[in-house]
Amino acid sequence: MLTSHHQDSSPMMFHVTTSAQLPPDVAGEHGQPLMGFRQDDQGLRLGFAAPSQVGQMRMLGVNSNCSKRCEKKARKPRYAFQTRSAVDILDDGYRWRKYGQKAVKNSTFPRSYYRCTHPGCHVKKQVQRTAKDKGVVTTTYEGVHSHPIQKPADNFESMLRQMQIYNPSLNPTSA
DNA sequence: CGGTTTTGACCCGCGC
DNA sequence: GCGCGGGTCAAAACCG
Repeated sequence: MLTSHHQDSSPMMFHVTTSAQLPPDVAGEHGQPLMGFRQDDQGLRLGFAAPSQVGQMRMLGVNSNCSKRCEKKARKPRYAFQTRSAVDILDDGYRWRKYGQKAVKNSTFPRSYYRCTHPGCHVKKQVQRTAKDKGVVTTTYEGVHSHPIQKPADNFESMLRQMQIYNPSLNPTSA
């Protein structure tokens, strides 16, 4: 699914070759994005991860959560990934309202449930800290946002542009 | 005062 | 049918 193009001090870039929608961006503890995705005007999906996250982050995969009858149901995509962070709630640019917390079995840490507060957008996410390594947070997104990010992410976009410059070989429009 | 978090109750699917 | 595990509701508390 992922084709990495990691260079030493620049953020890792990877191609995202999936027909599914992409999860939202994830920002770090100090505002800098840890990882994110964007789709250029030609439809190619690009992802990136901050250098500090390289080796720490791994995509856990994409599944359609098609456990049972789902032939006519609008199946919601689910995305899971792990990041190493001291805080549970990574600011990914969206507004989330916590609506539940549950202790799950075989895990010392509870799982938190969040819903996107944007009207009409019913994206949910679960956040759970890994039992053995409390530095790793597993975030699972369910659904696709039907609206742009509300948080001012001005330097975020500029950083994305910079990363394209750092990795000119990744820019398909240059060909 | 409005939005968010907290937290126990409630609900539901599943396996026994 | 019942208990368990997991997801959600909702009322109260909390907070800027």
